[in-house]
Amino acid sequence: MIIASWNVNSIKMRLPIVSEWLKKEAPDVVLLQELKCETAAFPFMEIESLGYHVLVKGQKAYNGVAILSREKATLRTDILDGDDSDVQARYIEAEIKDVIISTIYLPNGNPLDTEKFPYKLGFMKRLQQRAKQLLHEQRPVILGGDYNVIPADADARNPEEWRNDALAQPESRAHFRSILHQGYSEAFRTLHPNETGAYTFWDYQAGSWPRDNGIRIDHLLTSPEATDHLTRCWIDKAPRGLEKASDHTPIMAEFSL
DNA sequence: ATGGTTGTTCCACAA
Repeated sequence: MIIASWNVNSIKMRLPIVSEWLKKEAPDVVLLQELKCETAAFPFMEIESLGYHVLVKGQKAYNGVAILSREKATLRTDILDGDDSDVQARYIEAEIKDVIISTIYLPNGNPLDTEKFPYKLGFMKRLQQRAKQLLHEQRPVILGGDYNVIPADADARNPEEWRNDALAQPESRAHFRSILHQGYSEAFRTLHPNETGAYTFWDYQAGSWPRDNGIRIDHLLTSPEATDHLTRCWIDKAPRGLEKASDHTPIMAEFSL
């Protein structure tokens, strides 16, 4: 099973790139974030015609997540427990062939001195609790998405540029590690412990892509039962170099499942 | 230090 996660920054603007990429790479499962469209506006026909089943949680203008899968997925929930006041479309959890798979669009959290940063940390606390519950099922679990967390300075080309940013705050990193410490592994670092220069996001501004000024913020977290079957993990940089690219590029992993 | 970009929406906000 090959699974990919990609923040597409508007599925409407990215449909040509996403469609061509699905035809070429043909992953079994694709986790999408930042659809920026309501559920009814998702391009179901185009994606389904490429051989994918679709689960969507959309929202007007912002956020929005989806799970595409060659095998039909069973929806478990499209809400992250723990805050009834949270109406943002950032989470879908499903089952595909006895594997539990979630797509996550974790809040950015900037600016730091607004309510956005505590919202980010609260969301991470809720995700930690959900992740713990899923461990109890003792099944393969893959929690993938745009975590909006630079786990360590080695995951940024210019760490100093991110020192006052929500993506690199010690609290953000501590919450991320708390999820891992319950028993999850981060797929890319598990297989590439010392690799530097591996990024999944390059800002549109200031020539970040041509200068390779990137950060690694899209992650695939795996339960022990999934980690046992992890065979490959890689970043497909090609889509970031295309015309009308998203500012993120896909992170991918293969499992002997 | 500043300015630099993209997408959705409504004349700003989010990233």
